[in-house]
Amino acid sequence: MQTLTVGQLAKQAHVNLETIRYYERRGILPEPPRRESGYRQYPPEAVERIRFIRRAQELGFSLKEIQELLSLRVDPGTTSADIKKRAEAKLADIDTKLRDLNRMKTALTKLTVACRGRGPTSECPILDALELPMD
Amino acid sequence: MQTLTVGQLAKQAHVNLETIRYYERRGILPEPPRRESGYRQYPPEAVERIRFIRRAQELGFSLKEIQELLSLRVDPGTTSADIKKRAEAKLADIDTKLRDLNRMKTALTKLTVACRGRGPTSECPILDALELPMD
DNA sequence: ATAGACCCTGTACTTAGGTACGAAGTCAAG
DNA sequence: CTTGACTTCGTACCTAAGTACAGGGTCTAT
Repeated sequence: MQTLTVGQLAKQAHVNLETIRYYERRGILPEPPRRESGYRQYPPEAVERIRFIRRAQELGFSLKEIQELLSLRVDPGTTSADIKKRAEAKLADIDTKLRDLNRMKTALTKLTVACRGRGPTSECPILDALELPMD
Repeated sequence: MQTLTVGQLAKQAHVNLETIRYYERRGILPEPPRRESGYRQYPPEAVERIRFIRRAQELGFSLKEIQELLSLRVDPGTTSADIKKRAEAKLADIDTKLRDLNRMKTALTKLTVACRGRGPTSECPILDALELPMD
């Protein structure tokens, strides 16, 4: 099958059909060609495009950031140096996120190790660390 | 010091005053005693309570999860093992995110290295890769 | 005793990222 | 040629986590 309908694309990309229309409204997904009837006709690569968007999102990038990255290409004044700069900025973002997550991990790990997992909650170091009762 | 008004609490905990009321509505912050006038009177520990909430948020817990965590403590049947299980589940979430981020970092790093940063965008390997899966 | 800062409640608005719905048009199988 | 699944658009609705009033009451320093 050469082209996909919006429903087929939704299934293959594992997203809601409405999400695709939403992405199109947001300008994140380019408007595909249409049939005479107005039905959208997606090339198979659209599946990968959507998967890319979802992955980037899962890694903490907002749709707006993704949009910016994608829209750079459309601008005829953009050089590959611009793109590279953008990618390097994203890389710095990723490093920040990695540091934050590692900090969280360390903190939580310490707490779960300290917690023997026995006895009443009154002796749980996790709650002790997180909570100071106020009543 | 003794007790704090909501405004003082907000300042000391570095949150918006409305956020405090919001937490109270959500049941995350217990309702404090009131003066005759209806003014909230917070004990100084309330500052720590709010910091706890923010810390837990930073550790990746949503307000809903924090709420659940707090209500676990109230339930006399809860053991510290239950709490530990929750923390460990969160830890697994964090690990997943770390793996994904590292995968993304590797991919993006490769691309920025491959990109000479010169010439038109049509020759930029970073943009080429946007159309493709990034694993 | 009054100005100005603070607090009360309730409601509405915000941003992000979707989801759902209704009325109408289209496609393909039987 | 009908039926049922699919698509169109526009608009409305949703959750999370706040934030911003408005219209009133209270507190405190002068």
